[in-house]
Amino acid sequence: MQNNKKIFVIDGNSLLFRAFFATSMGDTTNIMRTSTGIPTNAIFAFSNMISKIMSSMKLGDSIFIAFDADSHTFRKEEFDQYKANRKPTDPALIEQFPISREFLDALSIVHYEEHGIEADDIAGTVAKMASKEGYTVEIYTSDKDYLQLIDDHITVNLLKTGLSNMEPMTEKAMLEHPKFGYKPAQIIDFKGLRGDASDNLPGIPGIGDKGAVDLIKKYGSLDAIIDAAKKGEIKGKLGEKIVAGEEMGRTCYRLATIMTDAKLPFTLDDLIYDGYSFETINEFAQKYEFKNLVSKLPSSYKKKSLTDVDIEFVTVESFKDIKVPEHIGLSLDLEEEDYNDAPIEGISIAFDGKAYYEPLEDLKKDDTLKAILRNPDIKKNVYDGKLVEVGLARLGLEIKGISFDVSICGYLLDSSITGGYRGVYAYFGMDVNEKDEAPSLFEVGHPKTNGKIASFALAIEDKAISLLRQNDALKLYEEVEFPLSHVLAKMEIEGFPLDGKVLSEFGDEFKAKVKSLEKEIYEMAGHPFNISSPKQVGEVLYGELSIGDGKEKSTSVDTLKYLSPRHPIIAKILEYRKYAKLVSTYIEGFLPHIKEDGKIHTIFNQTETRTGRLSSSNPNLQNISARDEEGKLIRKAFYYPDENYQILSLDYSQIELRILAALSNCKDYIDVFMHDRDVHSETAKKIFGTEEVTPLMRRRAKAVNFAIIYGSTAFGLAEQIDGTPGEAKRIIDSFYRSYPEIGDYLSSIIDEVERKGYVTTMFGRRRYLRDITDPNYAKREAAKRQALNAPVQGSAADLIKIAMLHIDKFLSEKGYKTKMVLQIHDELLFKVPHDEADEIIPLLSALMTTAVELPVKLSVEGSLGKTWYDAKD
DNA sequence: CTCTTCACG
DNA sequence: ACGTACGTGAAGAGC
Repeated sequence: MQNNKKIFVIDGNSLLFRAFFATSMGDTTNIMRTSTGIPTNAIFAFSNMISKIMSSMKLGDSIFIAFDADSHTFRKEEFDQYKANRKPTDPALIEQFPISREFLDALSIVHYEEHGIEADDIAGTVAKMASKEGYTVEIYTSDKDYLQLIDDHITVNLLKTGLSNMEPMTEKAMLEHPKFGYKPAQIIDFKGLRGDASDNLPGIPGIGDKGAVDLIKKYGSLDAIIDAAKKGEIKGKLGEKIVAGEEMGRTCYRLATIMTDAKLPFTLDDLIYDGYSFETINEFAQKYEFKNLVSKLPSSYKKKSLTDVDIEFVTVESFKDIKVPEHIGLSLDLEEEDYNDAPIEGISIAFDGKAYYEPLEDLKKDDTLKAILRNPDIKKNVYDGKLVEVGLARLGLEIKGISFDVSICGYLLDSSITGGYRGVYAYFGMDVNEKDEAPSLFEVGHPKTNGKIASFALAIEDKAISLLRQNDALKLYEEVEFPLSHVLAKMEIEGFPLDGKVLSEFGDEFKAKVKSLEKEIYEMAGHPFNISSPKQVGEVLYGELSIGDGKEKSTSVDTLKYLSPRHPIIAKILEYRKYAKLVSTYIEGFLPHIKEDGKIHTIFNQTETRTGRLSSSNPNLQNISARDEEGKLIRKAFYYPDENYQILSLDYSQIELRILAALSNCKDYIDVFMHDRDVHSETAKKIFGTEEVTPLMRRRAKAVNFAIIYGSTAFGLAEQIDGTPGEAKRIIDSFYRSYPEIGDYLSSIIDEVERKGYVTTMFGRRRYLRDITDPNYAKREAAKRQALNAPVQGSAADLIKIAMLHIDKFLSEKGYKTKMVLQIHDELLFKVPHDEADEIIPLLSALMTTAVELPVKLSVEGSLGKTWYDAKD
């Protein structure tokens, strides 16, 4: 009986042991673990083996995995020395046993174990059942006992060294094999004679590998050999040994015999594999922090998810005849990055398992849809509300009633999620597959992908909210981040003025500088080269001009400044770089971003940074030159052409150090701020033990204040202060003696991150630091520094966000014309009409200093000016 | 697409 | 003995 059915039968224990030892190499101190310390190395390798086996399967094939339940088996009953020599299993592996079952469950692969019998009895029974039914059977194990199962239908794939080396064994292969040379069933006779050291089976004492094989080849079976020995046909010592060892031989024979008639609670039909659910295996991968597990699995076995099959995609020209309920999912078909310039393709509205797509041209004319958008009573779940709001504003449309934002939820649950909407939805176990968006002449935009984004946003809300609640992040979501997205949208839409003409004039000046510096540099070098190429600069400096200490490679500012006394060309290169940077990034880079309204509309990325800060892009308005004199000039091009408006800058002074004071509750540090003292001078007094603070001392104290919030080592601080690590260490030690609570606080953070795998800001924002358990020392140390910094930087970010919300509310409720236009981490910029300036500056400052209640006083400095240059001291 | 550099807090 | 200050975005070079 032969059919085209195929089953893969796997000895789970065998693979798991192999997986564990191959990835620990006998040293279990540094194995792969999750951020909370659960060992996962064996699961990692095991999952690779399983997905490799799955890759060779076809739809309709079957798969089954057998495990040992425990060590109490019928073999142990019969022979109490059975496997008595086994070393106790490593605890790190034992911990992974249940996870391996969880993994298989997540993949919907049937596995089975039963008290009293072993994996090979279960596997043997299944294999023989399947063989009788005409299945082709592929067994995977490293245990040679399984060879006895081989028949016309059964192949045993023996795992060799490594993880993917296999040797497929058939009867023919065995007969031709140098080590075997006998038939599959005779492996039992062999084990009877020879025993099995790993199972603690002695066999017949005095018979070795070679002797056993010879006897089997001559007589065929253990029975026949014993008969022959008794009849005296086997001469001499060997014959005597066999007669004497008969009982042990027969015992070992029985013990090596695999059961093929175990009673199992399932049938072969139950083993047909019908695939896994993306959601379930993805959840497993998230839980145990496997980044690539899902992507390695053969996608042919991925079941359509509920959300996949349930969505019916419809393209419409109007919503006139469609009854839209009060709660919908909505998505604007618009490229995530660069949403100010990318073309808007259309819009999706999702409800009741349908995703309606309306292309841009229809959207523009559809008054029903516009009314839906404007209607605050129609609740809209979106992936990225700010994008939707700003994108629609480009069409002159308003949207109200955005009630839930997936991207922000994802960000608050784990700020390290990457990959845009696909990454966030994958985190939630939903697959937004772009590949099913077949390019078609008849289709406009991305009705399916965009429809999924909208549908999923609607479907995911309850789950996301409950996850936020579990992580204590719901308040941060509801009271800070979600409302902030609307405030940021308004700021983006408002924009910030930039005069392209003024900017170009600076550009011409800077370009002339670049040209003349280029000429001078070429002359000094004796030939032209690309000064913008670090590689070529290195060749000129360290090669041709032999500047440097022989092994210099870097051409960074720090290195070049240090080397500059050695050759005049270096200063010129630095100057060239400065002007080239200004031209390319701030002049040429900005001009294309000036819109018809004479303004720049940056994107405030709300879900980008690991710490909770915003970032700014297209263009980045958070890194406009401020320190360098010439660079600063660029700020003169930012101003309101309307004489009635000025730019106001309000910035928190020493916000992060004040946060550190509050977090650590350090009395003396808090006192410094309570009395409005200069924190760097006060720190200098303390650590240098003097009232007479020299500029050098203040500079060093400032460096150590920062070193503390960056988690710097003595070595790192030494670089900053141009001192020795010894000096730096004394300064750091002295700092902690002066402010002992800060030291205690920082140790508690390390403790926390090692215990929980994450750290938290004052307002409950988490940052996961999975590298904290990485076997690599440098990675662990980096994670510690990040752990020390994240609560400080992140709490400051929370704080200014709260201030922004208060300010936005205040400005709109009181009807001021003043507008908040930019945020630069510890600074807010405003467009202020002349007649509001005097009144509003103290009010806004007060809103900033009182945004939250802290044990430390906050201070805000303000400056007002026509241009951004003037609004900065 | 990654690396290096450099602008900001 | 490790390898060395946190967080970003943009541009150019060179593979």
